[in-house]
Amino acid sequence: MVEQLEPLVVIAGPTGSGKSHLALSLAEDFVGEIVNCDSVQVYRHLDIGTAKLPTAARRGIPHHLMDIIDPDAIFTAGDYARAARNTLREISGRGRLPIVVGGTGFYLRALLHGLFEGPIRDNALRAKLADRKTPLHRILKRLDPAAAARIHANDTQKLIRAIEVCLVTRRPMTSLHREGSTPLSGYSAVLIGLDPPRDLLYRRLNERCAEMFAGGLVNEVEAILAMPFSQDAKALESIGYRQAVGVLAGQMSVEEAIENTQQSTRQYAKRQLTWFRREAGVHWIPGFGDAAETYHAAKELVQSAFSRAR
RNA sequence: GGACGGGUGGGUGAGUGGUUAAAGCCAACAGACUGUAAAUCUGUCCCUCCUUGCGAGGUACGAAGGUUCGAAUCCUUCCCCGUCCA
Repeated sequence: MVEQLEPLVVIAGPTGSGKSHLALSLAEDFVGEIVNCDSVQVYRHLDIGTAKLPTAARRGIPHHLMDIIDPDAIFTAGDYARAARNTLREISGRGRLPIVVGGTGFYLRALLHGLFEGPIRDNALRAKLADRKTPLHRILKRLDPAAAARIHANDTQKLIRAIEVCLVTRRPMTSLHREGSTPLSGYSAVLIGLDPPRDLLYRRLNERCAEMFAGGLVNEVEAILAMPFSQDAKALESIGYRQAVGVLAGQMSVEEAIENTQQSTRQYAKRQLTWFRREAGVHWIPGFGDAAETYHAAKELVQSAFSRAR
């Protein structure tokens, strides 16, 4: 007896590829609800710089996991996966089609494939590690040689996590990895990847960044800084936001901020592409999400997946 | 017209006779990624060829000559740029 699988649509792709637009159209066609999978759109008050779809433009389609935490909160891939899985169940429970939309590959992987059973962050331990004189890579080599072989000596962030896992669990992280993770179950997912021509994408990103600043990004940041949140809010280190902070601090002109944001955004889009290209089972569509051909191709994919699942 | 300073690979900028096809940084391109992921990190980066090697050859430091076994580095002339004096 084969278990009945719930349908699930995932739209991935680089920033600015038109994921939100496509998601909206598909949600209307298939009675869907949208689940955000973007690590910055989860933050409240960060609207302009994240290109968050304004409520008025959502055409009445419910959007989940957007605006769920304050700018100074830490939200990890694990947090995301848990929240998203709950949301998915809820949507499916009401007979609607969940459509996961996002550019954060790591979050998507955590949702779909799960993470290993590791400990959560231990900030005190991390602070202690940062003070150690011994090179982190050497420490990890002693605790977990296999992990040390995989993580580059310069990759401090990943070295710290690996050491943290070893110290907290008193086991090498590699052996925990071997025990596997819990993938999302009960769903049959169609993965759609948006891959518009690079030059057109970059052009669109450049325009969008300039529009963000013209549209009040600096004011948005100023307002956030005036709120009772920690001034070193992690969310404000995101692309566009850190530049806006720089403008307010008098460290750069608006022109420089725009240019810098455009460049960072392009590089980010490139990294997203690298991540998603590696993801298995993605149906790539070589255009923007708001193009008619893309929409038709995507609709067809979803339709055929439906008939298979039912 | 005169006096200095300077012209280096896509950008910036080291390099002042020989392991220099030329540091570093940036950009670009490619890649990695198991709880900070819009983060963090890695590789490639003049051209051609192959037996893909700390391989072979060809070009290259404004231009043209020259000195030298050997020059981005020294000399000469020319061109261009900057600052100052007329």
